[in-house]
Amino acid sequence: MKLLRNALLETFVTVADCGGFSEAQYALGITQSAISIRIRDLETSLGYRLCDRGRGGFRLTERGETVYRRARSMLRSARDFDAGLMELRGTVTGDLRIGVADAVSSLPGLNLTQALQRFGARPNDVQLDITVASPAELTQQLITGALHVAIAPFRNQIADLEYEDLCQEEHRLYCGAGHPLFTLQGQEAAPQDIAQYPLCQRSYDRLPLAGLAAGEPAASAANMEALAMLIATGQYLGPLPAHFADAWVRGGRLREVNGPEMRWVTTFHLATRRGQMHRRAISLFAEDVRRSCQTPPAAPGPG
Amino acid sequence: MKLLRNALLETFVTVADCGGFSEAQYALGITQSAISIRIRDLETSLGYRLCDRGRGGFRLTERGETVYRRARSMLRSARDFDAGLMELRGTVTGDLRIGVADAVSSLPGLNLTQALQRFGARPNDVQLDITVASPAELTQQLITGALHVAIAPFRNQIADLEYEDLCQEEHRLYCGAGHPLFTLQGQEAAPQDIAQYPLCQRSYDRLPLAGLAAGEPAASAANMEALAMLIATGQYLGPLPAHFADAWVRGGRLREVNGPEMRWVTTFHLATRRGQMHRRAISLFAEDVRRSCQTPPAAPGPG
DNA sequence: GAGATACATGAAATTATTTTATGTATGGAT
DNA sequence: ATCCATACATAAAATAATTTCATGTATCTC
Repeated sequence: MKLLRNALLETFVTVADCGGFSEAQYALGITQSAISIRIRDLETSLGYRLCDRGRGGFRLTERGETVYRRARSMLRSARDFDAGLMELRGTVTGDLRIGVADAVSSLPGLNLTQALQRFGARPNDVQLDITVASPAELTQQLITGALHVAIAPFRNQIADLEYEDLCQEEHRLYCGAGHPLFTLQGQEAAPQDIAQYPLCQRSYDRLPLAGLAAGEPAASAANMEALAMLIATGQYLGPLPAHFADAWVRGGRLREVNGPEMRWVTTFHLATRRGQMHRRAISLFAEDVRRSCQTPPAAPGPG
Repeated sequence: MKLLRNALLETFVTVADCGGFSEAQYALGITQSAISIRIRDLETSLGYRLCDRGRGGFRLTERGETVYRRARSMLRSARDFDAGLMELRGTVTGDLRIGVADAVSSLPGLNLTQALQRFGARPNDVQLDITVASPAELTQQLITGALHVAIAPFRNQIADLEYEDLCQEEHRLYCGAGHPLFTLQGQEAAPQDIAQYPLCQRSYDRLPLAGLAAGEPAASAANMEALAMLIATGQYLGPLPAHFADAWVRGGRLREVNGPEMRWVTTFHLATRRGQMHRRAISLFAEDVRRSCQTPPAAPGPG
């Protein structure tokens, strides 16, 4: 259903996404002629050109870029608006845009797969859309409405969003095969010993590594798997979530450094925009996440 | 121009505003038949009834109320969206919804009339809409987008809004004819004397009346003129902006109590929603307000 | 220069919306 | 109870808006 439909804007956004009229006709399900006319009409009523096109290629004009961004956002609002009205009927519809942090799938204490199964098992007609991004990006997208919910360790919480604690994630310090500390069988390295080796960290969301050099890490990676690979080179020490590193440790590619002395805990949150909960799909999903989430024991036992 | 038009929603909102189909046909410029069909189509696609109608009278259903509120807000966003796209053309259009506090027109140090004149003198095609409300209400309306700018003394500032100091307003303590303190010719009353008389205040935006009883005022009024009337009864002491009370004092209906000892200053702000300034009309108006505003001397001289 | 691509355009066809004309139901007056 | 006026619903006709079809123009590639 489309209440706040606007053929012209939707056409323009699709054309921009498709990079041309001819390609967009399949996405829109209308002929290229119709697209040509719609874009012409839109440009006429706006009074300026939105894109340069022709055999020479397709390109948005500067204003076209602006209109594209705003129109995208407006159409998203319109879809959410429609979904909200449909939900008054009792049915749960619309799309639900979920953002999660890296490597959330193996997080113990939060079974996201189960949460998604539960949500899917409800009588609903919701189109799910899941993306992975850094906490900062997730925050940004929640604010603009590009996302409805996000699950990540939100270190900086902002007033516009609403946060709910979900579970803890334990980070430990690891080294890779070839690292001087890799061969220490069962022994522990002295903290001051550890401090002299180069560190790698995630480029966003740096842990406050108490006891280690607080300076710039020697290397960083935007992605958990990428970070693990860095550590696995044997050139760096680096923190990883225990649940994530486990597979690597079992594979003999990583080894924990110093055991219980070098462990940190971060909290995962479920974040939504304030007042956004009036979309039923959102609060239902939040409920499913909550149910698939058991707070781990306060004192983490040995892996 | 209407890009994000939706005949159905607009029809529904207008019908609700008009309280019936027959009346709405004049507002919408279409026949009652067309309205009937549009509302039926809207209800059909939503799957629920929006209003009860007929000879028995017109009434929104419960869901209708919800849809009405949301649709109003959505249509407002759509209008602002359109205005934003039009402004990319260079012209300044759309509507500009301004909210001001009570009695802002006589505020010295801020010539709002002049600001409006300046704005009107610019080449633009903007539809102005000015409302008067309490700071709390203005804040609420800025957040929802019902207002674009507001001018008032905002004592509680919130993160979502952006505030800019405009000017000071001096408040003094007054009594009315018939009040025991009214006849004190040139003399001052002792502060502890003053404290025993009942006070009246504005129901919102209470001044911190240093030196006076901080308890509940004996009377309150939501409006400046109403407050002045309360004081003029001779039954209460009360604070008023000096610029506002002047006319009453000259008319012999009010008299200042205690002169320089009983004066308070509040700051007027111009508030907008963060990131809202990309509507050109808004920033132009803000500029006009700024230019029509001279900060008064730090130490206020005698009236 | 031929062929292909990418979009524009006029006329016809189709689809959507509105009006006209009339119907139904209800409250109030007699 | 009957009649009238009000308020909305509906079918059919009229009008308007949109889309397709068929074809045209320009440009890029070879």
